[in-house]
Amino acid sequence: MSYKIIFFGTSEFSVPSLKALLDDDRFEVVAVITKPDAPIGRHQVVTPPPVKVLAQEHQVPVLQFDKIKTDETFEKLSASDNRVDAFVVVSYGKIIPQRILDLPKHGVINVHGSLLPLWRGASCVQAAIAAGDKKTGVTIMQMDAEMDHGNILTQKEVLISQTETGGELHDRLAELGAQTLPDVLSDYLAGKLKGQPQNHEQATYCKLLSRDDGKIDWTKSAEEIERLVRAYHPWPGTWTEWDGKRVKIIKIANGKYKELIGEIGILVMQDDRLLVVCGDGHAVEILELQPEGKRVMTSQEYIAGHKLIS
RNA sequence: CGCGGGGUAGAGCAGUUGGCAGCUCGCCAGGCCCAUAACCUGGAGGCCGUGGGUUCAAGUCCCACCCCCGCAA
Repeated sequence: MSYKIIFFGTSEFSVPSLKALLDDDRFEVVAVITKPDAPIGRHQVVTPPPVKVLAQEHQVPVLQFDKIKTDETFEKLSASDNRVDAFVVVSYGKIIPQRILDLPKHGVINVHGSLLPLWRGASCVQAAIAAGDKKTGVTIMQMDAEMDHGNILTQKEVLISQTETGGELHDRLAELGAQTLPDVLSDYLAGKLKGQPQNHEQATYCKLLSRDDGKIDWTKSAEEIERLVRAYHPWPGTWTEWDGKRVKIIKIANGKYKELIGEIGILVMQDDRLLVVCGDGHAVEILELQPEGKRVMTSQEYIAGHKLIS
């Protein structure tokens, strides 16, 4: 007898968790709820969320709701053939109302990419790196109506390396969550595991990121800027403007910040290297960048083509 | 057809009003040096994205198409 589960998820972060449940005999995923297909990319091609693709490969029914707060959505989810043991929510992308959270017999379980109560919100992975945290992790919790606020079932920690990007950490945490989820969910549904309340006073929050958030504020310290570039790679990316053109900053040398006199935020070519003076009087060295309309290139490549001009 | 930038040597770029295709780096050879990624000399390497058109002459002007990228989502 396997537990019946409905899975809510949308982004890449949720894919490993869904896969883990699909591949585990203890669970039967009876439906997958995901956001509607959306126009994406340069040519606005309507594309299904990655979770939908995986679900369809496993012949699992997929439901996509424009709005989850409507009566219609509620009725579909409360239909008799959708009576399940639990909902599992991983990076779904929408706030789920209380009356839907109340539907499953044993509530709603969530996988979150931080050590709650730290970094509640949508950009927990980037936030941990940008803040210079030494460690982070995943939390598996009982969802309630407030964002990332519910009782904790278990947490797994990982160390953040000095060179780790947001993308790399994202993938590691997605896998860690997926590895942890099945056993925790099974124990919870069997009544062997109780949730523990979070220490709400220690909560920190992070917002949903957009590309504008990746604009570099060169008045910050060199160290903060290096962390931000690393945290925001590849999403939402970091950028600045030189000579009226947008330039993405892909990679900055870690841990080598020399004092340098010069105008803050202006590109300096020195000894075949690209330096930018930051707000604390130290310079970051840019290793990889991408001018508007061009491919990603190394600083050496950039210098080769711009030496004479400047 | 959502808006915009771009395709020229292995890489990054320049190429004026159409008139022999260049620069920086890299590569190869030689030289200098105790030595070198430094310096000097020489060299190789190009269907100028593809196809048409205008012209005595097209990287350059016109048309179509392909590909890459920034914004946007």
